[in-house]
Amino acid sequence: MTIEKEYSTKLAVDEVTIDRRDIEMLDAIDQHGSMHKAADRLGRSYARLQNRVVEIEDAVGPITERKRGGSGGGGTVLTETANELRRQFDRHEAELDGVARVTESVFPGTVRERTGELATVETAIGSILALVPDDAHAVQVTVRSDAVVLTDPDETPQADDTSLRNQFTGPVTAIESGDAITRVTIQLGTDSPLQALITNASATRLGLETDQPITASFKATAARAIHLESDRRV
Amino acid sequence: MTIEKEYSTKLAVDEVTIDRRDIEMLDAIDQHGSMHKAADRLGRSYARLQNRVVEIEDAVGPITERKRGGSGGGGTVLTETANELRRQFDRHEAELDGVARVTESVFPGTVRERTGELATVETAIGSILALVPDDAHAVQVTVRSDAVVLTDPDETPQADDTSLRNQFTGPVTAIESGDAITRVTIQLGTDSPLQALITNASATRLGLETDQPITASFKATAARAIHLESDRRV
DNA sequence: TGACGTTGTATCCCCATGGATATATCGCTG
DNA sequence: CAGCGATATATCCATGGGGATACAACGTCA
Repeated sequence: MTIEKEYSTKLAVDEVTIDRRDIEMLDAIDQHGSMHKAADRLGRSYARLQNRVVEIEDAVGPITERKRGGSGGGGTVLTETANELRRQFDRHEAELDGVARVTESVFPGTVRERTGELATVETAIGSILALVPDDAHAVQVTVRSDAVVLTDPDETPQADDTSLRNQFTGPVTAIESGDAITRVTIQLGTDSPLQALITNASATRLGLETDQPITASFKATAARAIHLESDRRV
Repeated sequence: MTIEKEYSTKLAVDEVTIDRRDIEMLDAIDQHGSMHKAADRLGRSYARLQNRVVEIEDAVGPITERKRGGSGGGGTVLTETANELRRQFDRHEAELDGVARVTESVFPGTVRERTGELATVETAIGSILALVPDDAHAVQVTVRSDAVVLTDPDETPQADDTSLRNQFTGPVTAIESGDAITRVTIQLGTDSPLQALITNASATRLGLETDQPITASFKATAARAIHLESDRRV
């Protein structure tokens, strides 16, 4: 059973929520210069597509300049508002895509001291400072592998000097290199690997080798806990 | 017009995709011990709910032990598979939630050298090493504010010593403190602010003050570019 | 042995989404 | 001034998801 993380990107603007389909609609209008052609290419009905444009404009203001008559019968071009929507959507989707692609390291633990949304969580590898939901006690802390910074243990500044509040040292157990990115696995507890994504350049600069100790740091704001009690949502 | 980032969490397991509604169903079954009561509490029809359980089990294997007859007429309890699904969903949702909450800093630029999925992007604040999609030229680079590490400029190690490949120094222009987290805004170009989320403890340790210079670093794997050409999806 | 509260199905129907179709309307161009 | 290709809008209908309902089957317990 392989579980894949999925998501769907949305932007909520006042009353409407804009999804991928809307953005594809805008793209098609932009590319073909008319809603009619856009509907054709997308295999959608013109009527619904036109309705949707009006619906969105009611909420966010003009996203198109629509002309009828004239040479070629008229046409539709996007406004800057529409382009900003497209860019914002793309940025959001890129971030969500990052979440779905990146591996995460999981550490079960219990909440100790809490201040606001932050708390220290006692785990098998030691204390982790993380974002913890309210009234959570038994938790799992997840750390995104693209948020883990690796340094040479001999030259690592004290955690006090940076805003990297979590710092752990352990032996490298696996190194997988891709075109540009290397995935490094570090053994911290008896069975608690921490993964880090770094550039190949960083990997060679650090002179990574398996079994060699390395220091992994990550920010408290990049570590998130979920709580394990089952009846939290009901 | 305020735009809010939204998302919906899903797990794709072989043939089915499990969404929030399914997880809430599992929670309710777990809490009430029977599918009937769960359906009642959720305001759903028993028939559909039961169908959905079977549907999911066809794909992922047993997620419930369902008994009929016996004292109390029977009942349903979740399997460990179901609990693992719930935990995985929660972890995924926590990460997506992080994306939607966290502010991002945006830098327009053009792609220079590329190696695999990584490329250097020339921006108003200088070169940024980031994850860049294929065949992109004009791009926007986004940096999550929870991935930005702040250090004292005088004591900052050379970027070469760490896997923090992007490093910029500029004056602090805004400091907003919450219960546990402080949001710091740093001026880099003429109109390119970079935001960072750090713990209040880190903020006081760094002795942050407005107009005072600070060094902000972030990993290449935490910077993502989108491309600006409009007809990419069609 | 019957009562009871489950699980297990099958059928009907409501309703929202969205395509299909038809009909105006508009305004430049030949 | 008619033609054309676009926008604008209303109506009908196919489809699917899911609630409502009904009825069996099951197994412990009084």
